[in-house]
Amino acid sequence: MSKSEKREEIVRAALEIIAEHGFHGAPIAMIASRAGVGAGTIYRYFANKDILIAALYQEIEERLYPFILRGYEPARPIRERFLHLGAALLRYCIENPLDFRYVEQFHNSPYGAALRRARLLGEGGERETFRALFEDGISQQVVKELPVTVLCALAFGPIFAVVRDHILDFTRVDDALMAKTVAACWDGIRR
Amino acid sequence: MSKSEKREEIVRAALEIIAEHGFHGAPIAMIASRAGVGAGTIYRYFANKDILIAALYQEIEERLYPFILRGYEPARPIRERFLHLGAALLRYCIENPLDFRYVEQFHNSPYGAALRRARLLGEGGERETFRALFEDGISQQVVKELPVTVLCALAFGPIFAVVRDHILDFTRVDDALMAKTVAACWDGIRR
DNA sequence: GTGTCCGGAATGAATATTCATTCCCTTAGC
DNA sequence: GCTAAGGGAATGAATATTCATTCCGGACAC
Repeated sequence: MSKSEKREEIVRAALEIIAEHGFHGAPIAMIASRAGVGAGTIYRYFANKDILIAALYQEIEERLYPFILRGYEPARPIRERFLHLGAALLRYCIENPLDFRYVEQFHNSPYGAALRRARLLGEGGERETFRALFEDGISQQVVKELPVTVLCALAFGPIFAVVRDHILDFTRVDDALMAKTVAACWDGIRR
Repeated sequence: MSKSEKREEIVRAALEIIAEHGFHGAPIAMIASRAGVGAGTIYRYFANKDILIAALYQEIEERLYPFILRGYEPARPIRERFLHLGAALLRYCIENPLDFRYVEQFHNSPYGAALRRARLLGEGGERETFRALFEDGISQQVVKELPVTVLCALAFGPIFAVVRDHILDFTRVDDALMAKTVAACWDGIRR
C-alpha cells in the first residue's frame, strides 16, 4: 500500500465508522484496524484525532460543492436556480449517506458549533451561492421577505429531514419524490 | 434538601450540562457537582447514566405534549390546526432552548436512533396528532399528496432549523417571525 | 442505638497518545 | 548482480488520562 493510499484508507475507515457509530463509538484502534494499519500509523498522517476529524469534514465539503454547482447557471430565473441547487443537494446526500451522516455528527458536536459560528462571520464556501440566490429572489420580489437564515431553514430543513428518514429507511426516496420535495421547499420560500 | 428536591436538582443539572456540552462533555462528576450532591448520590436515584438520560428525555416529552395540545381543537380547519401546532412547537423550543438542545443531542445518539425506530412501528405520543392532521389534510385535498414522513419533514425541518439558528444567535426570533415561519411551512405542505 | 441516606475517594475499564523497536525500500560498495 | 548499510515509515505494547460505577465510613433521623 503506497503512502497516499494509506492516508486514504485511514480517512475512509474513519468516515465509515464515525458516520455509523458517532464520534464516541469510533476509537482510534477501531479506525486503525478497519483501515488495515497500526494505531500509531494514524498519527503519522494526523497530529491527533481532532485534526483527523476536521480534515475529513473538509474533504467532504470539497466533494460536495463542485457536485452541487455542476451545471449551475446564475443567469437563469430564481426558481430554476433554486430547484437546481436543492435537487443537487438532496441527490448528493441520498447518494452519499456516509458523508451526510458524518456532516450531521460533526455539526452536532463541539467542533461543529465553533465552525458554524466562524462561517457566519467570514465567508463560507457554498453559503455565498445560496445567500446570493435568496437576496436576488427577495429583490426581484419572487421570494418571501424573510431573513436569509430563515430562508435557509425553509429550504434546507426539509431536505435534510427527508434524507435522515431515507437513511433510516422510513421513506424510500426516488427521483420523483426528490423532485416533489424540492418543489415543496420552493413553495415554502416563494412569495 | 428533601429527597424529591434532590432528584429534581440532579435532573436539572443533567439537562443543563448535557444540553450545553453533549453527552460526552457531561461526566457524572460534573452533573453531581452542579446539582450540589455527591457523585454516588446520583446512583441512589438512577440505576446508571443511561437510565438518567432516558428518564430526562421522557420528562421533556411530558412537558412538551400538553403545551402543544393546549387549546388545540381537532374540529377546526386543517390550516388553522396546523398553524396552532406549528406555532406551539416553535414557541416551546424557543422558550425552552435547553429542552430543545437536549432532545437534539438525544436524537443524534445511539439512544435516539433506537427510539425513533421503535416509535415508527408502535404509536408515538404526539406523532399521532400530526399524522391524523396530515392524513385529514390529504383526504380533504388541501395538503399535498406526499408520504406523511415527507410532510413532517416539510413542516418540522424548517422549524427546528430556525430554533437552532435562534439558539446560536444567528437569528433573533420574535413573535412576528415565528408566525411568518410557521405560515411559510404551511405554504410548503399545502396544495 | 439503630437504620437510612450521603458523599466522595477508590476502582477498574476504556481510550488517546507516545515511543522504542521492527520492517522494508533505496542506494552504495564491491 | 549481489550484499550490506542507512533511513524513513509502520507498528502495537506501554502509558496516562478520563470516566462510570462501587463502596464504605460517617451524619442524621427517629
